[in-house]
Amino acid sequence: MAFIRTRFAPSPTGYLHVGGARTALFNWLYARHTGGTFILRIEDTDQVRSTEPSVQAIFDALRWLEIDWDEGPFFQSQRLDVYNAHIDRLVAEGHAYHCTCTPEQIEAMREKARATGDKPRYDGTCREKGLAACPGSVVRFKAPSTGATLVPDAVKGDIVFANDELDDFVLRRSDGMPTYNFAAVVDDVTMQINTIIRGDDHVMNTPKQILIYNALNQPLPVFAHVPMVLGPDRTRLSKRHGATSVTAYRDMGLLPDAFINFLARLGWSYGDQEFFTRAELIEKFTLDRVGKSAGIFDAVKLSALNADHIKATAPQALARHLLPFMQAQGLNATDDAYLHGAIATLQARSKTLEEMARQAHFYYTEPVALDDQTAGKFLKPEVLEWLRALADRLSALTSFGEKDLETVFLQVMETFQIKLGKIAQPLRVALTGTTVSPGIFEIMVVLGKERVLARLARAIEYIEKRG
RNA sequence: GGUCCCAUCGUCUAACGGUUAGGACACUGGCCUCUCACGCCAGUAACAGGGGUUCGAAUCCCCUUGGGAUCACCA
Repeated sequence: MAFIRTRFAPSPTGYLHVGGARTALFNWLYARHTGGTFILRIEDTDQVRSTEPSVQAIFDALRWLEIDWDEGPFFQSQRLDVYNAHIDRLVAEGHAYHCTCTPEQIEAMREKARATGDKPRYDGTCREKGLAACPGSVVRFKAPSTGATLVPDAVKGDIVFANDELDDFVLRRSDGMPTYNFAAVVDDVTMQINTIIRGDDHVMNTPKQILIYNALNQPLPVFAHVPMVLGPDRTRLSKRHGATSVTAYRDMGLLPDAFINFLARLGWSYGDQEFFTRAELIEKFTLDRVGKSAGIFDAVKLSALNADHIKATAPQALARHLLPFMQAQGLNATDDAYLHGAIATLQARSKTLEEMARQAHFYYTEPVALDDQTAGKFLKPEVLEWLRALADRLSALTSFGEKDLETVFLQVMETFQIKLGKIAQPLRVALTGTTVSPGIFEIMVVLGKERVLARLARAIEYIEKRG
């Protein structure tokens, strides 16, 4: 297989969920790894459940994940003529037939089968009638009732299905729309998809699809069924497990690279390595390292990985992702050196971008809020002369680097015979209005001389007023 | 219920017949320290059970048990 062609084919019946995102990711990574082509196809043959907002939500999520596609998006609803041409061919060649049995008749067959303990299946009433298409008729596939169908799977190995498990399933519904199994095969054939990576909830569909490939006289693609993503209760991940929409994680302040790193490691591994950049993922992703067993989605681990990515990303690159959160919190920041400096002090202490934005407030709040709750506790008369001395010496500084600041502090500490711990908290409150922040030297460097002196002056004033 | 898949610490996983069964998250101690974090060090914790095969099984085979998926004119 010289040239890999993969695809992601979601149905637009809701937001892109975690499981779908991982399927998209694996297909994308594999295509990028092999220098192949990744195609996006929207499976909207279910007229009732498919919606335009869902289509947009999927695009939106993929865009955030930075998963781009080379061809498409193709919409199945716009390819009816392609499916019909293949239907005609299958009927003409005797692989399929028109069926006029009504849903009621089908249900009766199932009831009867259940009563006798047989498998509920279509009994083949119209199979040999040679009926023509007519309003309300469906097209069924002439499935073999003997023998077995082998599903070669790149992750699970060979899986064998007895053909008598299958019945003459529907290819085209009475409303003229193709069914999933048929449309998917026709699309994969015509789009020359040669590697199908999808959730293993699709393995039961695969023998049917292989039968269609055979009837169409087409070579089989490589199938790779990746294990499911489960919720903490070990059932398939769904809405009731909390956030399952991909964009919800974006809105929580996750980095897309952290999210795909996490998704990749759920079901795929590369020795002991846990942290992967996007480029590393592309470089190292192969199908033979995909695991066989289902995995539980662990939000705590995702959060830890996000923290690692935040630490490992350059402030300049982080800014773009952080800005929306700052704006949402009413902070008027711009992508400049000041912001980058602030980010650098916050990286080690933020698990999410949302959290980072919250911690960045003091950098952008002028004047800093001095509430009596905290300010009253630390900005007391006894620190007054220390702060004054600090302000004096700092104002004399011509360069405001960490080394310069340290020198000033040592002098003040020496003068008053105090330890850094004594003055650090009052100073922190003066500069940030809170008792928790990055190191005082680093924030002073970022704030710069002017802001520092202004905030100090204000704290001194606060103490004087309060007495 | 039929069919199919899966099975290593609580969780994600490494191991491709021979290891004191490794790493990460979480948790618990300690160190560092101007607060909070980060970081560093240490610790608790797993081969589902039973039969085989083999000089030797977490690794191969079978059974049991457990979990999951799927049984549509949904995808």
